Amino acid sequence: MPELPEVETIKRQLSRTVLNKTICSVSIPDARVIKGISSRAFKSKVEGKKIKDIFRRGKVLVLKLEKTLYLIFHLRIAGWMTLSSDKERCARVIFGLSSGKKLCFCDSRVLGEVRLVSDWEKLPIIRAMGPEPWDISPARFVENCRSRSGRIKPLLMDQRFIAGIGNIYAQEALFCAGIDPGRKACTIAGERLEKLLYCLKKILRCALDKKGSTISTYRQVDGESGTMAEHFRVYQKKGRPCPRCGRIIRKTTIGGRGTCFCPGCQT
DNA sequence: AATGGGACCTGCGCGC
DNA sequence: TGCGCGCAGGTCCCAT
Repeated sequence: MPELPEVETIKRQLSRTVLNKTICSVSIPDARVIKGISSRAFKSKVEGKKIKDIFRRGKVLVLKLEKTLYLIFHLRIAGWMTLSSDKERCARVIFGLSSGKKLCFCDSRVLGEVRLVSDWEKLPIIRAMGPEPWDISPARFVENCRSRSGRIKPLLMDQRFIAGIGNIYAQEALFCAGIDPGRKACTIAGERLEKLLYCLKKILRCALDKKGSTISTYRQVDGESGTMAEHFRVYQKKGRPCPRCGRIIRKTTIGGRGTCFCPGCQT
């Protein structure tokens, strides 16, 4: 999915456009994405409610409605959100707003989720979530890595460890920090781990500035692509020369996920 | 505790 | 042009 920068981009753009709008109608072209409640009950509880707040936690997007109801969106691998006057391609849930626009939850692979809850903080995925990257101190990050014998890349992607990082930004951050993605976390020197956290935040900020990475399906709320993919240095760069040392970028599998890295300068 | 595999889904690019 | 295969931004569950 959409990792932290993509979800944050959506959050910011929706904050400017749908806050205090009323959801007048709900249509559900594909009920498979609605979890934990029937689509009929979902529709009847959501219709007529005003959108009071919008926030993000990790890769989860939350719309707070009136009467302490929360709409929870998880875009997983291939989801995106748009606001337009038409029904969007791959729209699975469509919210008709008082502004006349349609807010569409789109998902080409139908792996995403939409929930309606009265207490978003009690959701298991939220309860188990680690700190946002901005909320962890370098010392704490180093400390937390020291007790982990697993590899650093799956650890970065573990939402319980740190929230919001996925397969793209984990690879880019490890490249930036010059760390081999297959290294055991506890074997990496503290100084290098501090650099990793610094790189991670730098890349997330950059991705946010570029409005996210459009690889295939992700779009900004207005349908435009995010441009961060133009700035990738290792992700999807297999066979190309490393921009830092010139060695050929390799691709391997770590934790079941494709992983690009430079065998020359990532140690 | 960590790792590997599969499941959930659809769609794209590639080789033949 | 058509088909089969591998692969894809995430997460959960199970076995070892």
